[in-house]
Parts: sequence; C-alpha cells; structure tokens
Amino acid sequence: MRSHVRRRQAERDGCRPRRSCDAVPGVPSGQPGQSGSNQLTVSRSECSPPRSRSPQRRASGRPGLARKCGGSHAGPQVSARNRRRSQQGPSKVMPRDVRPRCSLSRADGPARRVALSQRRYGPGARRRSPAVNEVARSCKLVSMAKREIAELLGGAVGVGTEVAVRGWVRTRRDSKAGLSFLQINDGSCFASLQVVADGTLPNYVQEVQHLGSGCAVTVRGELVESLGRGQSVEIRATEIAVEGWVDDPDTYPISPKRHSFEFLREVAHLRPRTNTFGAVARVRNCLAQAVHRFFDDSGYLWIHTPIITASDTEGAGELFRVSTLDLARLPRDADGAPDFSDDFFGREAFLTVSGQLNVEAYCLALSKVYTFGPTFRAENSNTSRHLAEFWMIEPETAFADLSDNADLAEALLKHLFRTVLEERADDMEFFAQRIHPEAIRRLQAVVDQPFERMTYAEAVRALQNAKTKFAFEVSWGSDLQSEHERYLTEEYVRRPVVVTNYPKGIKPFYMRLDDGGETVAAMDVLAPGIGEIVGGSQREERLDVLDIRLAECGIDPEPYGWYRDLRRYGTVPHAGFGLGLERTISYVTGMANVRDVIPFPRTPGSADF
RNA sequence: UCCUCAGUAGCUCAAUGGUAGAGCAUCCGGCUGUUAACCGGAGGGUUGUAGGUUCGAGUCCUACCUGAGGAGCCA
Repeated sequence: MRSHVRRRQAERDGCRPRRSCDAVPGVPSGQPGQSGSNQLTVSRSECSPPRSRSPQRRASGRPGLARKCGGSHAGPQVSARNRRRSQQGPSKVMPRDVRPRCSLSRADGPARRVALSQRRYGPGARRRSPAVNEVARSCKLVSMAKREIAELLGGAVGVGTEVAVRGWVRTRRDSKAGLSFLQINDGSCFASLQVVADGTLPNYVQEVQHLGSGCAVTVRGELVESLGRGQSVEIRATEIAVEGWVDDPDTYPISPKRHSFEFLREVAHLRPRTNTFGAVARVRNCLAQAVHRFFDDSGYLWIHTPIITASDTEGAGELFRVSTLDLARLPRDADGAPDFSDDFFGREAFLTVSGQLNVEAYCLALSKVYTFGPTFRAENSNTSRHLAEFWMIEPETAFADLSDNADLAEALLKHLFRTVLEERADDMEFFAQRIHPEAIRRLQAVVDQPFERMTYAEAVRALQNAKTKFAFEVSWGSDLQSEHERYLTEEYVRRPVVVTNYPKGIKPFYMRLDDGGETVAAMDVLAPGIGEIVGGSQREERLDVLDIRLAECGIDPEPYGWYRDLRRYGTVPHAGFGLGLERTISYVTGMANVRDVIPFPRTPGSADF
C-alpha cells in the first residue's frame, strides 16, 4: 500500500502513520506475537461458531466467538451493508489468478488417474500412512472423513465417499438455477477443489450466496465425478459451515484479481493466500526437506551452529550487534568508546553471518557435517538478490579437496532440482506458465547435463575473447563483475558453471593457498539470472600458511585461537561451501526477487510483520 | 551507499499548465452446470509530503519520504 494510503488510513484510525500492515483497511491490526487469534492454538472445535446462524446472530458480530478466540476480528464485523447484502443477490467473479490450472481427463482410467494425480498434486496426494492417521486420530486433530484437497484430487479417496474438507474460498460463481460453485483451497496443493452448493442447503441464501474470496469454510459432502469441464471430481455439498467471514470484502487486499508483487509485499501476512505465494511456500518446503534428505542419505550430520557469535568473522559483511546494554546510558571505557564488558556476554556479540567456522570444528571430528539455518548480514544492499536475513546451507567435508567439493555441490543441486520437479510438478507447472517460461525446462537441463567447470584464468580468457562490450574491463586479479558472471552463465555456457581457483587477493583468509601461491582453492557456482548461488573452497589446513594469510589480510589472530587449534590438533584437508536457499528458490521458480521467496523479507529499512 | 526511474480510486494505469478518467476489484440488478463467467448500473480521490513559480499546478522548480531496477558487497 502506498504511503499516502497508509497515512490516510492511519489518520482515520487516529494513530500515527506507520510502514506496517496494520494500516491496511479491513485487516486485523494484531500482528503475530501479539495477543490475537493468530496466536491461538485452540482446536477448531473450540473455536467454531455455532452451527445455526440467523441473520440476527451474524449481525451481532458473534460476540461469543470473538471472546473465545481472543480477538474482536475473529468473527465478522457485520455492517449494515452486509446485512443488506444478506437479503440481496450475489455477485460473480472468477479471476485469472485463481482459476484451476490442473485438470484430469475424465477419459483416463482410474489407475492412470491416480498415478497422474499424485504426480500433479504432490506428495500430499498420497494416501496418509496408517501411522499418521493413528496419530491424527489420537490427537483429535482430524476425523477419518476430513481430507486434504491434495488427497481428494490425487485419487486417494474413491468417488462416492463422504468427506469433509476445510479451507478458504477463492471464488464463488452462482447459477440462478439455484446452484453455486465454490473454489476451495487449503494449501495442500496448487489446485483448488470445486464445491457444488445446491440451493436446498439450509444456509444457502443467508450464507453461501455471500461467501467470497478469503472466507474460511468446512464443507461436508460426497465426492462425485464432475459434470463440468475443468476438473475430474468435485464435492456435492450436504453442509457448508462458515468458519470465518471476511469483514469487509471491499477492502480485503487479496481481491480476486492480478496484484503486483510490490503491492503484495506490503500485505505479506495475506499474500500466502495467492496462487503464487502458496506455490512458493510449497516449493520452499520441498527444497528444505530435500536438503535434509540428501545429506542424511549421504551420511552427513546436521550441526546446529550458533545464531549468536562473538567473533567478527572473516569479514563476510557487516554484522548486526546483539546487546542488552541501555542505549540511552551506554557504558563507556576510558577512551569514550562503548564498554561491552558490561554487556550480556561480557563482550561484543553479533548475529552470525555464516556457520562455516563453527561447522569446521565438527567436521574435523565427525567427517561429514552441514549446517542449515538463518544467517544475517547488515549490508545496505538494495537489490533483488539480497536480504538482511536469509537461509544458508553449508556442508563441510573432511578428507576432501576442491574437486570433491564441486562434485558435492553439483550432486546437491541436481538432487534438489530433481526432487522439486517430481514432488511439486503442480506448482512448477504454474511457474512455467505464469512466472518464467523456462522454469521447468532449464531445471531439467541442469539435472541432465554435467556442470561446466572452468578455472578463473580460463574464465578471464573467455571474457577477454568475448565480443560483448563490458562496462568493466576484465583483467587477471580483479573480481568478476555481475556482468561478467552473467555473460559466462547466460551466454557462454548457458547453464550453471563452476569457476575455480581465484586470485588470493580477492578471497578470504581461510581458503587454501594453491601451489603456485597466487591463487586459492575457491569455487563459485554461477547460475543464469541469479549469479553466484554457491560460494565455497577447500580450507587452509596448514597452520603456518593460515597464519601468513591472516597476517596478509590484516586480521588479528587472537579471536581465532580456537579456529587455529583445529589446525594444531589432527588437521586434515577439508572443504565446504555455502548455498543460498533464497537464490536457489529464485532460480527454481523463476521468481525474480528474493524478497518474494521468503515469507517475511527483511531488507534495509523494512522489517514489518 | 551510488546511479536511474516511479508515486493519481482498493489494485494496475491514463490525463498540452485550464472541470480528475479507464480497466479490474467491491456493491446492486439481469442471465447462465459455472470455471479469467457474461451483460447493465452504482459507490469510491486533500493526485506521497512540505515549500515555491503562476491568474491557475496531477503536470514546472526545490527538499524530503516511499518503492522499483541497476551497481557495489555477497549467498
């Protein structure tokens, strides 16, 4: 939402303008972490509104529900206009952004349909395992009849079965013949489920005909073959219970129409309700799970490296300070500088910029390890490829050299891409249709071919021989500019490329010095459209060389005593790299901005939500 | 941090210095096993903020705020 709109809304609300979501009209002001229904973990049965609903009860705003759910916005604030609506006819909308995109031919045989559906609707389409069902029943979270939409569309439930689904209305289309069609989405897969609501339902006129985008419902009915085109099965509803109304459809930001990503960033708490951000969330989860599966299957241990670090490590960017000192009365030493000896940790502390140094310690005892978690950079970077808080995957392998390291990076990336193509085919189909036409094809190409590998020296030669005019001249010893990386990966080899053995002057102290003494055993994996997606190296395992490199880089060795110890006691060659999760998701989905592949992006000047 | 561009209805955008417009969304009416539904109507605006130039500013000038793209830094 634009600033002036926020301001106007804020003024109407009688508060100071803020750059946050709580000025969004019609949206609850409670934020996660504050008291409000968002935070409650009560089960649905505790939170459900009464079954029988008269217009009077709706008009009352259901005070009982609001009380139980801990926030006034839990129930609808039914206005005079809404009451008027309940006596009048419906409207019809069917936006481009929410129409179903996966359909199954009704001519397909049942077996083929199930197989096809499981591929299209993801792992959620698989029948739940007996163990999961048992746990679910014992927790009273679901009854046997309640199903995820992915299961229903995936063929896990036979036609003719009585089922219940819960989710949010995407659209409603009415027929004056006394029939309404609801598209229901529960996030379990890309597709929405069509619900046929007959005019004989007891709440048809008073409630069903007023459902719109964003309303939460529980639908019970029979799974039937669809009479219409566009879906193979649908639910013929016998009961539609409205769990949560949309207070004011006029100002609900996720109206059924196309929205710009810039606008949706301003309503980050509601954007997961769109096709795009639901798909991104499922792909992100798929990739994260695949990371753990890959390393677990390969014998790597997941090491939980610390979020708070004491050392200003390796100059990997600016750090966020973690402190409990009173900023208004900062203790100072004799020189007038802030005195951190009184601080919580008795010294300066920061949010980690990388788990690498810590994970090296575990590598030199457990051989194969990785860390995967959030990292933080206080750089004032304003680009589509940078976040102040992002997630990084950092494996570290003992008894491994640079070549082994590149092999591991290639195997990991191929595993991730293969997995997402298999398990999130429905979402990938959407990305290929709407976000990036090459999304599927280029992933398949990466999976099918070996990565191109070249040394920095070869890359420089290729750039010098290129016909392309560069803004920055290429010469040995200077770092590759964005335009150079783009040329290499987008024009020269046209797929991911591994560049190795960079000059030591442009790389950090911990990278292993090559035999010539001019280059280090560094490697970057460059991806088309993204640039550097992986950065890694063989580490310097020789203490004497490490000390020289620390001195050359002008780094005080004192805070690195523990890191030097690793070279004093049983040192071995080892190597590792960092893979940025958001850049990976960006490459996989074709989403151009990493701010749109993390749920709540943190960037300079922006930490709303 | 630097460079460039942009802020007008809920959203996406028009509007020679001279009365503020469209499409979509919302609401209402009509029509239909619908599926980007369709047809008709209605409501909706301190043109980002503060100054300035002018008889007159959405439009020109200055500063600031916000956003985007690119660069640097990096994952």
